[in-house]
Amino acid sequence: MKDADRAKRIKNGRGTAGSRAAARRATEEAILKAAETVFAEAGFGGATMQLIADMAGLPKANLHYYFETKEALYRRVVERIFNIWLQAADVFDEAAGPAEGIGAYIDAKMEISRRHPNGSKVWASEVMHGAPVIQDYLETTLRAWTEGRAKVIRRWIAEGKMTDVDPHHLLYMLWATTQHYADFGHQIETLNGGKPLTDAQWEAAKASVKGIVLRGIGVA
Amino acid sequence: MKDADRAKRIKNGRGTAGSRAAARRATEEAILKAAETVFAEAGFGGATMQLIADMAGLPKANLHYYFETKEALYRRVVERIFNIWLQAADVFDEAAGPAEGIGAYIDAKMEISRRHPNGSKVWASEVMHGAPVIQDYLETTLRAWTEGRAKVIRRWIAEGKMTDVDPHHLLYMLWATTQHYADFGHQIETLNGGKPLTDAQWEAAKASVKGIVLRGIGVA
DNA sequence: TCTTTTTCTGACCGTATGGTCAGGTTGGGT
DNA sequence: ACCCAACCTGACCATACGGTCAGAAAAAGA
Repeated sequence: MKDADRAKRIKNGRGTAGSRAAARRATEEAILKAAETVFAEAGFGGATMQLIADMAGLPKANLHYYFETKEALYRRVVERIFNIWLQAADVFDEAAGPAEGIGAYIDAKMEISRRHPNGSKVWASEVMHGAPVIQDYLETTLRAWTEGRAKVIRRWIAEGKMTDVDPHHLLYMLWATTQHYADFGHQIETLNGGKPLTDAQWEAAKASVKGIVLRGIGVA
Repeated sequence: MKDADRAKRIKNGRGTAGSRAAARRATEEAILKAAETVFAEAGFGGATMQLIADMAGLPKANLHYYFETKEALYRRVVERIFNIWLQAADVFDEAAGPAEGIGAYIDAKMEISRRHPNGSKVWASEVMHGAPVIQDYLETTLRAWTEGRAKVIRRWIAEGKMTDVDPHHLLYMLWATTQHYADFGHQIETLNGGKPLTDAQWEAAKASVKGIVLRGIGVA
């Protein structure tokens, strides 16, 4: 609702940007944000356009003005988190060695789990159901990305900079451990006495994951 | 369909067990198995009783004779995988130290990911959506189990048998990495050239996970 | 000011869903 | 042979869903 109001303010020329294009962007953003939440909480099948509309503060019919179908809206939500992850991987390439590269990658992915838990959940849900909507991404972008990173890891191993481990299984472990804090956040919260992790606890989580993984590959 | 046929054969007295109770068990089992598959593939919201009925080879109305509601059926499916996991944790307690205990626990959980991927997915889905159905399990059984295991880990640390790491974060890592092979099995399969992991690849996965984790806690 | 384009919305529609039920069938107990 | 409880099922129902549409409202352009 707050988001839709802000969009309306922008639209009415009383906001920071008065242009029509800016208003459209703002409304789309409000819808996407609401959709991310609803899809994460209810799954694709359990989510309803009505719920998304309510959360975005718009009539349902208006949703279909911005996004043709439920599936199209869903696809946009999934693409979003995927691109965020891809961007986070830049730290991997710029690193001189595994301690720095993998350490920074863990930090980056943990931070995403903290700030975009719903996006992570939507992605997990999509993959768990056989990736009916983004299978092409898996086969093209993700595969290429994975092979590229595996190559880097193999080079580090060849240079004696880390223990000889299977690069793919190492990557799976990085994805699994970092995304777990988003996807299973509710379980972690319950085991934490029903309270979300504090800042200090998030830092401890990061340190724990990095500690075990980096020692596990012989760079700490 | 095969399962329902077998149930019918049992019911007709031409199977291994002719008793009415056995027939009931067999039909329930067929329904639970079908439900696990459908819930895993479509999520709770996307799953339909009709689909489950078709897969179990029964008319839809018959499902409601065995399970009152969709939610009751779902709950049984979730309870199932949870109990399997609890049982797998026995190896943890019987161990003399972390190398043996945690190593065996990883093996056991990897084996479950391989044999019950659908159950794992249903559980993941349930937790991701805020555990609307099994929240009580999280707060009672799972919490007690976790605290018990954390205590064991702390003792091992105190005895100098492993590196000082936060027991909770270690457990989360174990859950995350092992369940990832079930929950994200489709992604792993895609990155494996579209083919499921072979026996040898599963062994390599187990060895990789164990290697990194055990080195990471200083017991290898 | 008048026209045109974009944005917005209440009311509506066909479909599919979870669940019900009356009545039929079967098989063990006596 | 008979009965009764357990088992099974086609047909049905109320509801809620994704999506459509005619037309109102608002903004941009002239």
